[in-house]
Amino acid sequence: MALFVGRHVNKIDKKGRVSVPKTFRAALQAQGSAVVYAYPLFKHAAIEACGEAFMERLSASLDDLDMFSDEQDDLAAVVLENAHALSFDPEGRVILPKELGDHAGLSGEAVFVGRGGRFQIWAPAAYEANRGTAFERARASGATLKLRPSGGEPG
Amino acid sequence: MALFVGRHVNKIDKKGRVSVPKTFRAALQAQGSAVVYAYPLFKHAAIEACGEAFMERLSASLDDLDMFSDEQDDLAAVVLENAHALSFDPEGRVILPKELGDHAGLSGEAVFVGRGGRFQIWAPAAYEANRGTAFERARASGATLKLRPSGGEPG
DNA sequence: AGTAAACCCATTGACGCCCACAATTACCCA
DNA sequence: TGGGTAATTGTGGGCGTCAATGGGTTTACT
Repeated sequence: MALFVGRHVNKIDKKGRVSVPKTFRAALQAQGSAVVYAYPLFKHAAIEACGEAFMERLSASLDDLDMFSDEQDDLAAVVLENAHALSFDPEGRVILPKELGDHAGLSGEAVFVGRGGRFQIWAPAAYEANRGTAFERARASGATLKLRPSGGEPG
Repeated sequence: MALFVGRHVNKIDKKGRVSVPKTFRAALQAQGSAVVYAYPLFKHAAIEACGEAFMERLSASLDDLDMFSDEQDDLAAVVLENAHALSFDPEGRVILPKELGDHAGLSGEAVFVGRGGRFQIWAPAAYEANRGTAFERARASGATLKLRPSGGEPG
């Protein structure tokens, strides 16, 4: 899968439009996704976004939980109810729904942060504050990561 | 499968008609479903709706339960007996059967809530009362979701 | 004939499309 | 290596189109 990497700061105009970085648009296109799905991160004041394939996988994973169960209900509520399928204008911009912008505290500028198979959108101040703590936590805990054998399918 | 995501508030006119959001109609059409199936949710004062494919899957799942068991009997009763196949008018509206509207306490406005493979219809007040708690519960419990391996076929 | 639902048309307001311009980068050639 | 130029990306604003809505009229069914 084409990956989202790097950071990009773009402006939000008064119509609520923001340009998605060209590299991210290219990655989405490589995934065969014409739209971008965006939903709030309940752990942070930030938005997460992905292509169709990832969102369908997310939906299918929710279907694996029992229908009518409380667990399924809550997770589906948080992710799917608050998700928006954003479409691009001819210039590669999307309109960020007010609800998502409010959740992330966005106004004026947005930071696009690559996260591999998906990416996040932060307000600059919130991003700086969180980046510092994440860096510190990783160092303090001596975080390690076991790499899966090469050739494996991302999962 | 084309997904239902997001929330949309539409008006119910005095004839009982309500516009199904364009994105949902598009998703139904992408699923090859010309009609929308609607049935009451016994857990909440709300209506659930889906396309033909999901309804057939639901029916098949009920058949997987033991025949003549109380569980099968009850679930099938609630879902299948009370389900309605709604058709669209040329403007993309449906007429909600009175029985379903009463169950959901609908009048004036309806909230369409995307749930991936299906969607729900709520009265605004009932939805507000229920939704805030889901977001908070997810954050408080540190809810996580195990993603199914990529490439898997939903179902 | 009465009731209800399906179809047609008109209105309006949001958003999607188009243009024009600015800023940065990449490229070319002396 | 440096400057100039061209192409690509991001930004801003005006306008047209279409989705949502409301009402009127015809059609079907009891």
